[in-house]
Amino acid sequence: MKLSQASDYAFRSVLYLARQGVGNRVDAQTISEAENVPKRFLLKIFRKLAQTDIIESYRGKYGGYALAKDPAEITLLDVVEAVEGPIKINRCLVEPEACNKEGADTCRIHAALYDLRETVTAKLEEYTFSDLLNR
Amino acid sequence: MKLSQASDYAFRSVLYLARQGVGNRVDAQTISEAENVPKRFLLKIFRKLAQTDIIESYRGKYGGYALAKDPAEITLLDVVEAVEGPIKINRCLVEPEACNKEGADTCRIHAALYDLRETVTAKLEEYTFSDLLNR
DNA sequence: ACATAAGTATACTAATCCAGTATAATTAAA
DNA sequence: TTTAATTATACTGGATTAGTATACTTATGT
Repeated sequence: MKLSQASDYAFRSVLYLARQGVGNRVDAQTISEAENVPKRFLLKIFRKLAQTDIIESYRGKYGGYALAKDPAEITLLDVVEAVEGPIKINRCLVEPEACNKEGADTCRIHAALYDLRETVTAKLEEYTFSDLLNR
Repeated sequence: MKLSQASDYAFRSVLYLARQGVGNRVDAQTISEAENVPKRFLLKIFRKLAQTDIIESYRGKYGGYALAKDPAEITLLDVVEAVEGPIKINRCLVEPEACNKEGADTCRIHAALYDLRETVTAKLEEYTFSDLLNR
């Protein structure tokens, strides 16, 4: 029951960009060194964040990355989902046929896990990067 | 971000034993068929549940497994932790040196993830197997 | 034009974890 | 002492995770 290392790197790197302010670009090399994230791996993570419009990427010389929107508009959930896809919790929440014989509707465990997923996503949505900035 | 298949099997199998009542033994073969869990895999899971005193095991002919205590005393968290160990959420919650350079104390992300872990464990503790029985 | 310094696309790989299986030993009841 | 159960230990195939490699594209400055 854990988040991936990529999510952790993403949190720290997005926070780094948030500290620079929206639109202020920094190259991957600099962020990689500052946050201690393998550069190649960071590039991979950043592409996902760019595809979901959390950050913007700039190619070519003096290229780099910048926050695409107000930190208050970006939550931990946005970043997790961009990097590792939707929160699943359990196979039976995604594939009803993986549930027990009685099926999802009558399975109390299913209901509890559904509740858990709601709780986790709500908690991750609770934190925006503007919250995380102020310290 | 998900629970293991083993946890899911464990939930269903413990619930099965809960339905039989405390101390009523059933063999792995029967539970395996009823809950559609590979028998060998179930035996492995049951050993962990027995080691943490959630269930009791009986060897030899007419052996099997039985719930070790009142279903109201067993939570989803107990079962998850027995099967897959403690809820980690993130490397930096376990190894402080995996956190960023400033360290855990000043890292707002760390604090948020700590909060998340608390929320997840609290939610899993909220459900006892006596709750799950009544339907 | 062209050199340079950035990201992009795609593929690969090593290590770890997950899910499940196999074998031999042990235990308890009849 | 046979039989039917669990236990201990080890193994295996597949998926996922974390990270690397190579070749390509794009943008800037000279």
